[in-house]
Amino acid sequence: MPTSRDLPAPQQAFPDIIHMPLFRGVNHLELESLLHHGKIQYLPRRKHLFRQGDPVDYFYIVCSGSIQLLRETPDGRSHTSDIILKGKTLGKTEIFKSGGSRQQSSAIALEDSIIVWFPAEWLKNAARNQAVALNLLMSLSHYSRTLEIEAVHKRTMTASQQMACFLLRLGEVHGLDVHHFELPYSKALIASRLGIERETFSRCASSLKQHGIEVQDAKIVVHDSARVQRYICECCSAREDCTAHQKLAAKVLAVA
Amino acid sequence: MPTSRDLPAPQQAFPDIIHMPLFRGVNHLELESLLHHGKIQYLPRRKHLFRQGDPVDYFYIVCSGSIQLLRETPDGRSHTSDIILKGKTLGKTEIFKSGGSRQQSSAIALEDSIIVWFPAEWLKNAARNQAVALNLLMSLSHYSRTLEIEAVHKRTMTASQQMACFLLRLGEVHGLDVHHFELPYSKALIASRLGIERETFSRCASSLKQHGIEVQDAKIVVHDSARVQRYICECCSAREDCTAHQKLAAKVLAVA
DNA sequence: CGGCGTATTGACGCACCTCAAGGTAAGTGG
DNA sequence: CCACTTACCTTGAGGTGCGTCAATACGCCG
Repeated sequence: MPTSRDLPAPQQAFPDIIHMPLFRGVNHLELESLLHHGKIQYLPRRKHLFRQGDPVDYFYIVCSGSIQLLRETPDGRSHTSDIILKGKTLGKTEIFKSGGSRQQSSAIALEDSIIVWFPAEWLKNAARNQAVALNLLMSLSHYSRTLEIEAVHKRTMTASQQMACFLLRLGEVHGLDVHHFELPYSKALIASRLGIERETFSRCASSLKQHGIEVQDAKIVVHDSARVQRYICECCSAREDCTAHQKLAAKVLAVA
Repeated sequence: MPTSRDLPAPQQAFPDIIHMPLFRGVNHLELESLLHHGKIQYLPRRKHLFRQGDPVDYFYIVCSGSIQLLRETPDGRSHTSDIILKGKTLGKTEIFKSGGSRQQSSAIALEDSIIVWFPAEWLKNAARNQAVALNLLMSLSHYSRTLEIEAVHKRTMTASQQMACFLLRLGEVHGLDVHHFELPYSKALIASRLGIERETFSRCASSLKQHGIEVQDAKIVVHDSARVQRYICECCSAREDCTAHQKLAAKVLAVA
């Protein structure tokens, strides 16, 4: 829990917070009073925001940095279920469950981050605001959609195809040159995010050369995105709007 | 689209409709006016309610019968992404997407069914009602949760374990004797719902005998549910609340 | 009877996992 | 400066779970 010391109100420390999708259409006065209940925390790299199994008492906004959602199994395996980029939120899904629930994964800072905490009850109250409720509905349905698409991709695409799909959109999501960029994460992290083993990741990386993507250390060069596109869509479930799907899928990296 | 003939209002034809979770907490007068916009359709077994790729213009309530959500890939494979039982709804997720969207799967009646249609706009208006919005939020977050759990299960459980998990909850969801019941669906349908091949289903069925479940034609006998439970949870991601997970997972069959 | 829908069983292949062995680069201590 | 560790990645050999293809069997109906 953040320190109880008197901290600046979130909207003073992070003026951007009022432009988040969650608050779109909310009038300024209401927004002021809503944001008043937030507490700010500085979370250094590698530190936990919460742990798998903790009770769900808070809703979080990632103001800067990024958070890894890591799910661990009793037998020691783990899987990165999501990477939450700055500007996105954490915990929407859990809070509207009836009855107390537990965190399904641990949240760990991938880099030094700043987080705003809100009590779970706050979000429920905020949802009484028509605009907020609508924004939440849009965000939740978008999230559901990305989960559905991810499931389809897992079922229909090979590891190489999933990786190509991921790489193709990664540059886009991070605002990089989509044809030539550096991986913003370690390969191990990406492998974990894709739900494959590091070794498989390595092997896929080299095999991707023949499909138009070159991976040299952390450098990615997309030689022919149309060809890569075709490779990905080979057995994709919705050839006609595969691009849209990938955009969505890539945003799983970045669900609002 | 249902015939434009003058049909009874949904709340007259299906008094139960007002007791759906979606309408919990909505006052009677508002409910009357909301339901007024619904159209009733009789949908015979094997008929399509809509097809994959159709524009999403309606929101549906399944008043009786059940609907299969079938997703097809261009290479001819298909997967049952969900089975919607009577009393549940269809299309919540799509309607709150910004911009027009397409159906992600086809909806086919598994048995003779009765469906109430609402225009997509109706749902957006209904969401202005605070109680409806809250119900939708709960339902969507529940749905997201089931998707997450399903993904975890796919990653961590073998086909046999998933099948055991499914069978263990199937009786429960359908209100049958959980130790001795008949499959309410064909084996091929269940295999498709689990995302495995029929042949694999067959093989798993026989292998389950050694774990405490006997499958004889359509008859299921659960000899020792505690043992089955242990078998399922072996590499489940949340041993301590695995039961809860399974309950949720089983409800994927039946998302409200 | 033949045709059809449904289920089972066997043989085989493939994609990915697993385990083990390097290999490179950055950081640490002497 | 070098030896050592640690983190991260790559490569190879072998195993396995499930998909794929093919054959067979059973019940049902026209």
